[in-house]
Amino acid sequence: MPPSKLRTDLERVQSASPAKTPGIRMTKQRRVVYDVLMDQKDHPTATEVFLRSKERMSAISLATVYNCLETLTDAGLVKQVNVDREPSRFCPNLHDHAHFFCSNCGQVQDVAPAEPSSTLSSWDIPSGTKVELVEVAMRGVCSSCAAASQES
Amino acid sequence: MPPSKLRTDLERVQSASPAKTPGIRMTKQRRVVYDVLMDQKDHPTATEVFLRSKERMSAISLATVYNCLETLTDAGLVKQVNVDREPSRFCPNLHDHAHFFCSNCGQVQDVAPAEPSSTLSSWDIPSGTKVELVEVAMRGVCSSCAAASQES
DNA sequence: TTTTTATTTAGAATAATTCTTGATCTAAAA
DNA sequence: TTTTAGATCAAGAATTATTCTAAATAAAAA
Repeated sequence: MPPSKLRTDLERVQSASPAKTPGIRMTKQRRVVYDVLMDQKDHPTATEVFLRSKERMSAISLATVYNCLETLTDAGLVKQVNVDREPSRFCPNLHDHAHFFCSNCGQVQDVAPAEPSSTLSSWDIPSGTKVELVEVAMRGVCSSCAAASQES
Repeated sequence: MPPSKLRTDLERVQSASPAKTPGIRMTKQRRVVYDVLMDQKDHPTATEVFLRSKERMSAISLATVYNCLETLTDAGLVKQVNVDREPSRFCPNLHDHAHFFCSNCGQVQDVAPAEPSSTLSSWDIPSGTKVELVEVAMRGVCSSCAAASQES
């Protein structure tokens, strides 16, 4: 194995946090990508966003879709959702929520908090710690799939 | 696998083997990888586990470390921890806990639940849903880094 | 207008992970 | 014991989501 691979991974471990963009220019491409996410809130991957965007703007490129998704995410208009090592998904729901991934049908659902701001109180966080972001992901079988498997 | 395609015999044999292993064979390599995780519970990446394993067994390969980590994870002895799209990290803590990632120093800490089984009750999960796994990841600044940045 | 800066695009590059293949080891059968 | 079948290991190739590069284009500023 080339030693350069090892060096890169070790460098990543020590890398610093990125800066945030306060406001963005809403270009045609960014508008299309954002509208695609708003019109069908099913947590598509970048490739899925690309395919849907091409229906509205045939010349748009995959690189641009990635760029736009990153810009929209940095601007706080969109959330990037990750499950395990699967391709990232994108979500325009800015309210506090968790994500449920059905192992059977692969669909992703938003899950609302039972009471507002109950997310953090259930964890014993060391004093002095500044929590800026909490991500909650659940795996299992969704109600439709569970119902379907009960028949038979 | 596309359902329209006829399965080869190899595919049939592979899919016939159960997804969950009741017990695993603790080979020398798996033992080394497991011990590396137990001896320093700082959530190393596969590459970091590889480097530490090589100090104990110089002939071990990165592919084997990946294989061992997968086997140990499937057997339930180790948890695979993901943050965003960063390389996976590995954790031998089997108790219910969340992970806190410091954006400043890059370290990962385990966070215990305030009360046992309070994790799920804070979410409005649709009835009929079978939740099998909940992953909670937090980002922010750890107490040490927060204290260090206060000394101006 | 001209100049400067940001964005888009196509394709190349990156890098974590998985896959392939053949060698080697292990456990159980004979 | 020897044989055999299958599991595991190792090295490197392949995969793939994502990022980077460089040139073209668009938008903003002057």
